[in-house]
Amino acid sequence: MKPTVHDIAARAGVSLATVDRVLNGRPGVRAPTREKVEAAVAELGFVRDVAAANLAKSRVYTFAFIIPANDNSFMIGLRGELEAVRRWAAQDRISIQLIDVPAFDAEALASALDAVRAEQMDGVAFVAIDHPLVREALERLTESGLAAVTVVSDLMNSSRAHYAGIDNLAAGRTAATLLGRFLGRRDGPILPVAGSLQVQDHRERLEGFQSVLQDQFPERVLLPVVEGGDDPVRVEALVSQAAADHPELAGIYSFGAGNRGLIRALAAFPQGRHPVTIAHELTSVTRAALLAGHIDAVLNQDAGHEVRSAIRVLKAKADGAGVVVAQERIRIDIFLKENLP
Amino acid sequence: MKPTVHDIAARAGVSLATVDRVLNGRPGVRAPTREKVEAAVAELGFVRDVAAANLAKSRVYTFAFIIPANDNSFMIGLRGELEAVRRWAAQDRISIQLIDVPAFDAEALASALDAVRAEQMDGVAFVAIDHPLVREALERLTESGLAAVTVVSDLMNSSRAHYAGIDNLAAGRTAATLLGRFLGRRDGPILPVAGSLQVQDHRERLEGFQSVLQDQFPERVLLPVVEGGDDPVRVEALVSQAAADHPELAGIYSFGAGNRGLIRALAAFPQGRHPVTIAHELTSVTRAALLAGHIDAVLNQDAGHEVRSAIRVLKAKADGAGVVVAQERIRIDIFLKENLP
DNA sequence: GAGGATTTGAGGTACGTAAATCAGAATTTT
DNA sequence: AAAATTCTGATTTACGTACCTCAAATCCTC
Repeated sequence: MKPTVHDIAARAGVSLATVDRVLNGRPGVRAPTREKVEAAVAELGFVRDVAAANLAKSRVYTFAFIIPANDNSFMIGLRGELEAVRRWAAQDRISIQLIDVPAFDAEALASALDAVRAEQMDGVAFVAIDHPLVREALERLTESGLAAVTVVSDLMNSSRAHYAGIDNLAAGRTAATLLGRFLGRRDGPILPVAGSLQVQDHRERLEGFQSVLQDQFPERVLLPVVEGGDDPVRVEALVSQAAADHPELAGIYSFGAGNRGLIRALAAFPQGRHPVTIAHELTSVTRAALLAGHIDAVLNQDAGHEVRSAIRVLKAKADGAGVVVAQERIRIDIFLKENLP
Repeated sequence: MKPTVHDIAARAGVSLATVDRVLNGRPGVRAPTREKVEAAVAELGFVRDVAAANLAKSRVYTFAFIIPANDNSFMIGLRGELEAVRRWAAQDRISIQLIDVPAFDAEALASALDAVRAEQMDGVAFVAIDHPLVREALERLTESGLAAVTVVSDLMNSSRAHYAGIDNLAAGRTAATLLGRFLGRRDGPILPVAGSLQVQDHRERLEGFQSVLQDQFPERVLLPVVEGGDDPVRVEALVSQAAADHPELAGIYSFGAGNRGLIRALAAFPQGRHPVTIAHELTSVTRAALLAGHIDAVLNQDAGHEVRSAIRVLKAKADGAGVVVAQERIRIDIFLKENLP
């Protein structure tokens, strides 16, 4: 049925050992012989049985996940998914090491990357911070042959093999469309609430949001962005303040964490007069707010999908195999009260 | 590291052969011995290396996909995904047989199921039709030990192991919320366009749509549902007729196929006066219409995800393994112009 | 406790590939 | 042409599990 190395050897008129040398790029084969083998491989359509190969090699894939020690719901959820996938992956000889780094600390992230490189693992997934130190560490990493994948936050124009996360520009644009259309003819300004504009993702979301708003809803007033630092207390204070300053406040786009504070501020609005609100990341907090009607839509990235995608891609790279592209695209999930999972 | 059958044998104080008999449920082991082995398995946390086992068995998983010979874009897309996954699955010793049946033909589906049963495959995925003949055939199937999975359309309260598809009730509810909110204060009735109310999925979508509309937008007039039979020509005629009958037509919810005709009818509306429209399934047609602004939102089920999910579940059942539940939930994707993939 | 039946042990082969050794052949260098 | 070097073949072992055979041990029944 499916051709094996034995078939290749017979077809090419060489021995098993030679086939092995060619297939695994080992030295000691002259060019003409190598070509004979390669021709046989092509003719028979041989594909290595990865399972059997791994068995023979007793291969264990070792991947590292570098995750910021952030305590917001999203990161906690991501850790949970990682833990769940870990057990599942063990059945495929995949061992996943979790490495914590301080949040927003480019230096720590860079040295974590260097540490992984020293350990000779098969691949790394990490939440990127766009900083020269990180970029340099990443280049060193990929140059030593490690596959690297960014998760949640990307590092564009770098040597990472893949990005398992959403298009934040598109997310911002989507939020603007939804918010603009939900508002309809209702007057009043919109308040954008960021976590921190230091964070690339948040900047992109804001940019997408602004561009669609200017384009499609030019008459709508966009208040200056406030930064809540992903901190519920600060977010609550900022939103309450904005509500006091702008009694006609019609919409809120919250694209950082700390939504617990946002909800508290929203609950203070008189029934039926609260601003149309769109937030990011489906957590227990935003889910409850969605059901209660405090929030109108939640844009979400599926952390579980991101983790599994990162691992699939790392494994494919380690095997030199391809990936199902569509399967690895992380969608911008839009959740309304009606389509909650 | 990971315990092997040898470790189990040593731990239980029995021979390899006995361990093998226990693990594979072969006869010839007394209860006390069996228990010793099982205890050792539990203590050491032994999990069979499926890859090695399959290698030894030269096992090939054979699954059948029974797909209605429907020529709408969605089904064509599903076939495409199946074809793509087929090559990919071959690497995992999974062989997928595609079986065509006439669309909407319960009898044909039932006998296809019976045929699969006769062939002793490992599992079946099929697009269900709720009909006694189908239900009976399914029961026969699962009773002979085959795993069965429904795709796209479910068969509730049956012995299918899994349903790889969306919650159509929730989809209808989601559409109603979006449509209602997009319309805002704009007056005018809404036209629901079904494929056929004979189809369970369409009935469910309509039901969800109606319930939310009555609940949250009670003043909105819902026109009687029209059935386009998933046929572009008929859909176009029906929508054009409705537009003529109701010049104030404000919204359309199209939850069947044949959207090519819907788009044609929409293009006839004066610029800026066309009804807010929500359709199902992201195809080249609906994608173009979304970009052109003829359609306002598309609800989608990811056919590729459904196919892969069905296969993963079938394989897990065949191995007696578990599944990552969250990974197998098919989402209701909401696409706006801004978050198109 | 003899007879038969059942249970268990020991060992082997197989799956498809990796990786190693060693001998012999071919090629290149001197 | 001899020596050194490089290439190739033949063979073996291993990975973890399945499955087979044959013999030995244990059980049960009368």
